[in-house]
This record gives sequence, structure tokens and C-alpha cells, in this order.
Amino acid sequence: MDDIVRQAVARAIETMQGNLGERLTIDDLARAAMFSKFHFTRIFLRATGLSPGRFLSALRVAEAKRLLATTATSVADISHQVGYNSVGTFSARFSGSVGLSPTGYRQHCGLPDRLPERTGQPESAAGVRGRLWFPPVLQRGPVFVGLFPARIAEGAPARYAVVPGDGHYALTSVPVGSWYVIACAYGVFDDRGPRALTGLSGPVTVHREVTAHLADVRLRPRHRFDPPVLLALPELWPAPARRAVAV
DNA sequence: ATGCAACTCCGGAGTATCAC
DNA sequence: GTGATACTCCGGAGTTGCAT
Repeated sequence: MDDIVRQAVARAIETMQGNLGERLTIDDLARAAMFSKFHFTRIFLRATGLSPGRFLSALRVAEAKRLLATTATSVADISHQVGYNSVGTFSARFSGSVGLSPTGYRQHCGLPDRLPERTGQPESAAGVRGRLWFPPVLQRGPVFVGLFPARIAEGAPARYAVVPGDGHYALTSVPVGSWYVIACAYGVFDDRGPRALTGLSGPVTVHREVTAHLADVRLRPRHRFDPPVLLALPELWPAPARRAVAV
């Protein structure tokens, strides 16, 4: 990815973040990035793993999560603040992405006890396992590892596990299909304090007749081109560090 | 790198239902 | 009664594949 493309994508993301409550179109974003809308969509997808529309939706849901967790604003007001004109649409999109309804998210402080796993796909005897590579840190914490159909932690994972930060994970009885392995860790500290790490591997294509799939994941600090984690994740960090890290 | 056409799917609007 | 959620339908914005 060259600098011009990097800057264009960064400009588009800044435009999204600064105008979450406005009605933004691909044309607006393409203009901000100084590309045609067709070409812009392609370079954006290559840079972030998501189309501009889906990235913008993800930013809106992430902002709604923040407002629900940190303010007493009503769900209706929050839906308007993040750019939805219909509370019904907002509630449905939020529930689909986060795994909890807006009020459920607020009640649980964004920390569900257990996540529902994706149903509907045929099960297999296959497992997906691998090694988790950490950057140099002072203290490792638990890591969420989940299987998702796209390069964003959204909706019910096909399978997931929360593993200690000792470097390995294993997921069993994985449904047949093509899955991205997404890992997130928040209880990780380096000399500057708590850090949010993320990692992605795949897609891993799970067949019925193959029983073991290997997918190592390299964890790294979150980058501004990474789509936000929308799924409400189980407890991943010790209480004192809670909310100290931007998710 | 860019444009076009066809198709997909997201969001708006309306309504019903439920919980408090 | 009020607010939140669930559901359906439809139009159009956005995505994708192909051509240049």
C-alpha cells in the first residue's frame, strides 16, 4: 500500500469519525479521499478488510456502545446521535452486531457472561488451533479468539474461546465453512500501560473430512485502519484496567 | 486507475408486541 | 402511557465483476 492510498484511506476514516451523525455517502468519502467512488471502494476494502459502508456502520455501532456505557442518554437519542433516523433499525443493527440489545448492553456494562455461537451451518469434527504470537510486553492477559465469517468481530462467532496468554488456542467442533480467526487482548501491559492488541488469520476453510486446521495469529497493537470490535466480549481484563483501553 | 452495469443488501418507515 | 425491541417491505445506495 503506497502513501497516497494510505493517506486517502486515513482521510476517509477521519471524515467518517468526524461526521458519524451525518448522512455520508460513498461519493462524499471518495471526494474526501480524492478518488472515484469505484476505485475508492476497492482501495478502502484492500486497506481495511471492510467496504466503506460497513466500516462506517461499524464506527457508528462502536460509538453507540461508548455512549451506552458512559452516559444515561436514551437509546432513541443515541440512535440519532450516531446517524440512524429509525430507532427500530438501530436496535436491530446493534443487536445483530454486538450480540446484546442496546439496553441489554447497558445493563451488562458490555460484559456478557457467555456468548451465543453461530448456528445454522453443518457441524464438523474439525478443530482449529494455533499459536498466539505476542509483541514484547511486560504482562500478558487473557485472549479472546473467535471464528467469524468476515474480517470484523461482529455477530455470533462460529466458535470462540478465552484462553490465558500462554500462547496457544484450540477450537473444537468447528462448523463447515470459511472463517477468519480474530484474536483480541486488552489485559496486556507494556512500559506505557495497558494496551489493546488484535490479530487476524485466515480465512481458514473447514471441510468435513479434514480434522485439524492450523492458524497461528500474530497479535499487534490496534491500528487506525482496523475496524472496531463490535461484539460484546466476555471479561478480558482485570477490574482496575477496565475501560482504560479504547476498544 | 477508472468507468459501467447488474446485482446485493442496508436502512427507513410503519406496525405489533412486550416490559415496566 | 412510554420506551424498547422485533419484524416486514421497499427503494436506493453501495458493491462487485468485467471492460477499457
